[in-house]
Amino acid sequence: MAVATRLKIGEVSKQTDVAVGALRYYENLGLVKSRRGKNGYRYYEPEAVHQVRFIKKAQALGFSLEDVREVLTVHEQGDVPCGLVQSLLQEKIERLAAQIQEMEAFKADLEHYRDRWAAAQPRPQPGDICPLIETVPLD
Amino acid sequence: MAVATRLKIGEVSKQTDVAVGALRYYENLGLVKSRRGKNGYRYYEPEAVHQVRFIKKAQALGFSLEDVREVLTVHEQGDVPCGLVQSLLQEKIERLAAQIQEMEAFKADLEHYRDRWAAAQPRPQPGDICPLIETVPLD
DNA sequence: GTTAACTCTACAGCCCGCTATAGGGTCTAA
DNA sequence: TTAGACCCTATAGCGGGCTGTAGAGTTAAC
Repeated sequence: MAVATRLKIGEVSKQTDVAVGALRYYENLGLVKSRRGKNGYRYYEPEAVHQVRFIKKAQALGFSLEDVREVLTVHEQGDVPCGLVQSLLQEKIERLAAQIQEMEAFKADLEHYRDRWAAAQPRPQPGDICPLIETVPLD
Repeated sequence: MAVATRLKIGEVSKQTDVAVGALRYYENLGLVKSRRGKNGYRYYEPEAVHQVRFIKKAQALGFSLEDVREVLTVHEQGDVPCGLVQSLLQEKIERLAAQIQEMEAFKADLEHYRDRWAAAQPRPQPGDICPLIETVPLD
């Protein structure tokens, strides 16, 4: 019989609302540890629930599992990973800002095509499939 | 000997700057047709170059290959696909606008966490990995 | 005639975070 | 004792648009 405080994977799953398969996946990536019983079952410390929730929170900030792995590695080495978290967060914000700018520019392009089409349909060239698209430049 | 005007796949590739493998992929999806010689080689009509460029232009407007397939199907049935193209384009624009809004909101959230952290670091709770992340709500 | 460049099919791999499946073993309550 | 709920590993599949590889046949230039 396992020590009362250790949790089987299904219990961790229920408490964190994370699928059993995902928990095994996290373990394969080295994110969450467990001890194995003689039956081969994973047994988790209660802290694992906290750790899994931490992963979900980090994901909610746009962190990849690889990001999380780095953060947890720093933590396991006894350091406070907040500096790393801050710089990762700043990176996410900057990349997000750049993506938004790109998407705005792209949206403006698309609106340009839409409106130009609405104003005056280009005359179809022989062999054209759709003149609206044919006017798009390549490269 | 093939008719002089028919092109082998490598020639289409050079003229369109689209990889040979991509051209074969398009054919598997039913986007571009070719006739087969007795040697099994694909031989393309010169129009195929135009058609492949059309695909690249549609992609430049954010169209998926599945979108393109629909458009080309309409074209092959002898209809002008511009109505479809317009409505797909309008869809893209609307989805893009919604995505941009979501990303703006998400960016604001991230900036909130960053700035709150910069102003006053939350006191670490015992067992915390990084208090900045721990304050993120789940659900 | 030889060799290099081209072509073919079929399949694996990429990215990422999982989910789903097959084929087993284990535990628990009635 | 037996059913059913749980657990295990290993592998495949998703989406999307390809790229890369192996192994084989064909063509074109010299």
